[in-house]
Amino acid sequence: MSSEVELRRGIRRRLVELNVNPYPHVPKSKVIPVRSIVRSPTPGSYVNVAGRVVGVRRHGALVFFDLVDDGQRIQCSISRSDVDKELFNFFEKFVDLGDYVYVAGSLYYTKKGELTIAVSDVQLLAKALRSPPVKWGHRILDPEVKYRKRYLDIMTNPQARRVFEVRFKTIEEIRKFMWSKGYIEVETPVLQPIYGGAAARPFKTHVWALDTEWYLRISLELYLKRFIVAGFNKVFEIGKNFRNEDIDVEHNPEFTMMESYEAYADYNDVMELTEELVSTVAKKVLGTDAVEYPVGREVVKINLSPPYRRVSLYDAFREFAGLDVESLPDDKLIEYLDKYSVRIAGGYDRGRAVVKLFDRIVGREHLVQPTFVVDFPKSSSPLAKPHRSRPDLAERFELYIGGMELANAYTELNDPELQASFFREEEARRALGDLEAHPFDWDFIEALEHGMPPTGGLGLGIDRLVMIYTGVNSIKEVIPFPMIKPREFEAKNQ
RNA sequence: GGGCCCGUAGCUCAGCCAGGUAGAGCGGCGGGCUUUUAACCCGUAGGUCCCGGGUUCAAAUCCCGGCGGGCCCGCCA
Repeated sequence: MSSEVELRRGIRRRLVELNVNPYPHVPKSKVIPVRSIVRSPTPGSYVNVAGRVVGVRRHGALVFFDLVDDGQRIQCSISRSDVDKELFNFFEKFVDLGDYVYVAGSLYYTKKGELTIAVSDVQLLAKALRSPPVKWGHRILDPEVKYRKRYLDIMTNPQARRVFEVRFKTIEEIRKFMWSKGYIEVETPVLQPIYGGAAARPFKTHVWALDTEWYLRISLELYLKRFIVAGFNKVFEIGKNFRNEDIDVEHNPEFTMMESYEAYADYNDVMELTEELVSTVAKKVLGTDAVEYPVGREVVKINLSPPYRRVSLYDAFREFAGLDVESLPDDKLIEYLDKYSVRIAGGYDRGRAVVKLFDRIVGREHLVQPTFVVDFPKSSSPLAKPHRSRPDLAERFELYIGGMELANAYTELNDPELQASFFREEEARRALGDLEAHPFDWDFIEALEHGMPPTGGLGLGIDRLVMIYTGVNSIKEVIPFPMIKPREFEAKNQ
């Protein structure tokens, strides 16, 4: 079978025979970024650049081709009358779509007015044995190829590239924002003997050196609180969490969170921090905090400027569903659970029932503009401090934007005795089959026993924030290499 | 866990309903062309029709099973 790969291997072989290295260590002269040329072009000047060949238009003795360098495209032309014949023939015979090349030449504008390099020298920098799957600027339509070989998506599609530029700029700007607020960025273990800080099933692994089962963290929370116990007043961490659960448009088993903890603060302070962060970072990254996001079939304008609406969970039920859940007796609540076929692992619990019904009954269409839903039932929040004026509630909020939950935060529980009793309740639920119940963490209790100051904490989903910023509605679009079932390597074209 | 849809050339897809020589455009390769930019013109090669089994004289097409992907629902406090 004569494939593209075989053909190009033949070209590579011939180059080696001609003593031309198809993979030199560096370009023959120092190159400058194409972006810097495009930013301030000076026609007539001589430039050295490098890039991937993404388009070739041959006109016999004149060839136009496009280079892309670090995401920036520039057109080049090479003319038989302007360069020596051998160089022109070399380009014709040995340079293909996808190759990296060095070119030197002078800048000019074509008849159509496009900035172009009139090439006087060419060097092959890396022979590509496979050409790009689609023309540059076009989308890879097969989602499987797009996610499995994301480098091809980013290589060929500037819009995909932009999503990741926004993603990593967002992370950078979150860091700067938190630093500017006096937070210290810390690191905590990814591998943990006891997982915690959220309700989720963990990934398990075996540590041979200690011959013990360990877990990949499901949140950053419990170790960051240990930093507060240690005497750091303001800490944050940006890192991967791992939850062994299903994959869909809003969930990937491996995802990125920013968590922060601040001593002497409560959830009201954290709300102010959160809305300022979401807005400030948007302005830094996008130049605006007014964004558009697809909700259902419509694209909705979303204003990320503070202040965000605060609405209590019970008021949200009243306002959006006309339902006074608060005064609903348990038997009525159970009827609703049946009606919406909601199951509660580990047995009926009023608080959990309310929270589950919230997702089902209130609906996301009411939570498109940034909204803090505040004051959750105590029993659904085993790491939050009980409400200062409502014993049945916890001081907890979730931030919704575009119908998605972006953040979860508490006035943190710092009473070790109460925390221990919450853990015992969780253990009881686990015994009744709740696989996501919080495990009892004695070491964490002991840390709290040494005294943790009043603290406000935040967990912010970075992937979902980037979704809002970029207007995409699948988490796979903002995770460079989303989890996808592995495939046996096909010895294709080998 | 349940449902729907998809898998044919490197890419995008037609052919399947109603079984009968596997197609188009782009890309590749060869030729032509000095201002194109999804260049154009002429020619040409390229296939495990996702895999396995069944029905049939005959299967890309019909049936069963599997693999991979997407979407929806459930789950994800």
